[in-house]
Amino acid sequence: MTPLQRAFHDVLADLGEGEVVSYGEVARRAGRHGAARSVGAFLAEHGSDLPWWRVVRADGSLAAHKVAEQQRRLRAEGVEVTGGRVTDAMPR
DNA sequence: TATATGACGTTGC
DNA sequence: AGCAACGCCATAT
Repeated sequence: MTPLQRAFHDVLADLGEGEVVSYGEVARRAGRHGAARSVGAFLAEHGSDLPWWRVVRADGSLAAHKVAEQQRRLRAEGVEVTGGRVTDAMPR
């Protein structure tokens, strides 16, 4: 585990129920402003044991892989999702 | 070192 | 609003 991965992990692990953030936001919270793509790369392997469904794109759209799955989980936490986008919680 | 790749972001059309 | 071009960061070859 590189310090960066540890950082990303911590940020993601701190996300609470119904708390939605963007990839860029995660990068910033981890002290790596602009490293949004890296967050995605990280989630690609260690995402299985983290609340990956609480991470969406900057415009609120869901990650283009398991859209249905992610939408299901978000709604289960009370997050409003319409047309593949989060509409109530405004990330950043 | 150099190049290619991708769960992204911003801007311009 | 939707899409294409770039730009960006970290990794894998």
